[in-house]
Amino acid sequence: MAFKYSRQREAIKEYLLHTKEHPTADIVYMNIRETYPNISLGTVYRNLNLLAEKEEILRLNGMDGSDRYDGNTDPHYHFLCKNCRRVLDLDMESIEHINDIANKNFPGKVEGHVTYFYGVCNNCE
Amino acid sequence: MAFKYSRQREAIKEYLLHTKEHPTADIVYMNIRETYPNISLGTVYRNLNLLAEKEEILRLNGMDGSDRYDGNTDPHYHFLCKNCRRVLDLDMESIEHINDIANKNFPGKVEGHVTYFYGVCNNCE
DNA sequence: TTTGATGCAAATGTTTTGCATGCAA
DNA sequence: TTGCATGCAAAACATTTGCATCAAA
Repeated sequence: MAFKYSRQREAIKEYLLHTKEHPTADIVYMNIRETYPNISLGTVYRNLNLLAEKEEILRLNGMDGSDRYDGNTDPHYHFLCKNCRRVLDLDMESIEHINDIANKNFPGKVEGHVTYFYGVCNNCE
Repeated sequence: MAFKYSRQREAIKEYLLHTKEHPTADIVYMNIRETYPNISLGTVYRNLNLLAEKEEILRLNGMDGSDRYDGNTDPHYHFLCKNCRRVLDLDMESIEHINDIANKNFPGKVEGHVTYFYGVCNNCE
């Protein structure tokens, strides 16, 4: 299945590349609607799924009620402020070694992990 | 708000203490219904929320579509098999030090982390 | 032309909630 | 008795999907 260009998908990717807000699908929708007032939420979801599948964006799930999206696909970790619920990027050294720790006594094969940190951001403390 | 005893809540807690399956609310519902055929899904959800709030059980979220629950409240990590979608307990040494790593260059305060591992369980490989 | 993409609305899956009734304290 | 807990059904959310139409290639 080859992809066809679409202005809507391009706008979504562009928006995600230029924000640090880790927006939800709904927030992406509201923002893109300012440029394309007729875009539908379904289209936003379909494109977010396509882009995440192609690994052109990241999907962050389990942090809050809705999934969030990140245009920065470099491996990095996230922080959730338990007060303002904002998601921030963390600048930290790799913790890939925790996979090895998890593997030690495990009969199957650990391939990776999903991690986010939480606490209070500097705006809220 | 003091809690009143209820057979339903007791049965839910009992069930979670004696299974290693990390069931979803719906699976808890189906199991409890064998003893209390009239219990409603709403009651299951309300009690899972109460028990999780009182920290008598753990809620695991973001691993899959629905939240899962664990009667074992000792701190431990979980593994999600990407093939059979089962959740297993991991017997591994502490990785609490990753909070310190995350804190190093961070302007706010990192208080904890949420982590699960994934890969292929021994039944599936 | 052909086929993927869109907009719209309806459907889905999960979880919460309003309300009258039931039951523990 | 008082008021939390329950069962039931409806509502609330987040996300997906069917379908007719639109637009890239």
